[in-house]
Amino acid sequence: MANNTIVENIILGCLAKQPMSGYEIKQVITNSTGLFYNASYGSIYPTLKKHEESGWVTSKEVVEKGRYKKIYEITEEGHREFMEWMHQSSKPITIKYEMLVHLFYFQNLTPNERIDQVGKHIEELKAFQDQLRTIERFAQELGDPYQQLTLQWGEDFYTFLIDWYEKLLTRLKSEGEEA
Amino acid sequence: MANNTIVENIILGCLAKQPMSGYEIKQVITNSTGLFYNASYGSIYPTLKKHEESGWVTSKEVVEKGRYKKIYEITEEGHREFMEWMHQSSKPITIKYEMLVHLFYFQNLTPNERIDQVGKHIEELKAFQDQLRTIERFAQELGDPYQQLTLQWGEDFYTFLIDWYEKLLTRLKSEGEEA
DNA sequence: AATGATATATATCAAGATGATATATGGAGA
DNA sequence: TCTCCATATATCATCTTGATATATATCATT
Repeated sequence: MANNTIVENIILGCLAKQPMSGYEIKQVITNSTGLFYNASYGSIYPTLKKHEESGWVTSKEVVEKGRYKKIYEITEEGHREFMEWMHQSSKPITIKYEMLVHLFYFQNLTPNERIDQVGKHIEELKAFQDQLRTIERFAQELGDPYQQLTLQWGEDFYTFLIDWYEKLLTRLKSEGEEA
Repeated sequence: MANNTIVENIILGCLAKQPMSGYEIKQVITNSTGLFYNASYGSIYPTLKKHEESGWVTSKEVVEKGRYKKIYEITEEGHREFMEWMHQSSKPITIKYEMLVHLFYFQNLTPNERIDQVGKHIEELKAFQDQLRTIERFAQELGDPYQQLTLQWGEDFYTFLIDWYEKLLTRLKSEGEEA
């Protein structure tokens, strides 16, 4: 009915590619849109139940390698719903970024504490960017150019962040020398 | 006790500058850290109650211009709590960005629909950046260099986004001409 | 062959956050 | 006078997260 949530549509998008289980959906999301839209089990499993009630997906229980599994498949109605969402305008960006809140109150720290926190943050950003590159190599096999593009966005975003903090670090250090 | 939430600490940070009401806290947050950490009334008012019970803030009811108002003030304990948080390492970034989820599934749209959506998104980003610049002029009067810096981050981030989508738009248009 | 660690798989729950709504007053302008 | 907007507090349904519970399979080590 057009006012469904984004996670509801990501799940439909996953199932549009191929049928899979809730567990697999979680993995796919984490390794694809996870950087700019993640979802937890606590939202995936209840959403799948709701989707089944709405008639947007169907499920069948299978046993694979002796292990129980519930495979979900998208219906035509579910696909229509997904495509309707694809044509809607998108909501504004929401960010939760604690380091910038720290930075906002940086006057409360000593010059050395500031340099320390920014230095550590740069290392964290670099470590995360390395992880992104690993995911990217994995995704290149999928062959979808737009999916590769969004992963590239992640890498570009982290490059922007690292550059930004490197410049700040240089400034903080030179201010320390002046004093 | 050190595992309090970020919003709890932003509120303490607001009150560390000067005593104010919940309504004013909401305004300050929206116009300062709002871009990278926002809070709603539904989290601010209950948090203020909790803070008072914890002894981190005190409140007094005043009447200003005939209108009832509850002014909160930070205590020494509250200030200690805030400073403890300032020395902690920060949590990773969380983003909710619907447009990139659309982009992830862009194969489902026609070339013209893609160009349309990216073009509209660039306009939205530019409009939002203009708003940021207005806030920035307002904040320059505060004089805190780190608070100005985080507002600058917002502008730089939106410049990064606009550049990124401008390049994409050029590519989408040239691909259309080839076909 | 036994042990322990990790991966697969589903499900639920407390705690927190959002967006909306309800309620009420003051001030500005038509 | 009426309407609209800003000020001001509060609550609530809904959604989301992060953690935990439960259970089985796989793999490496001893």
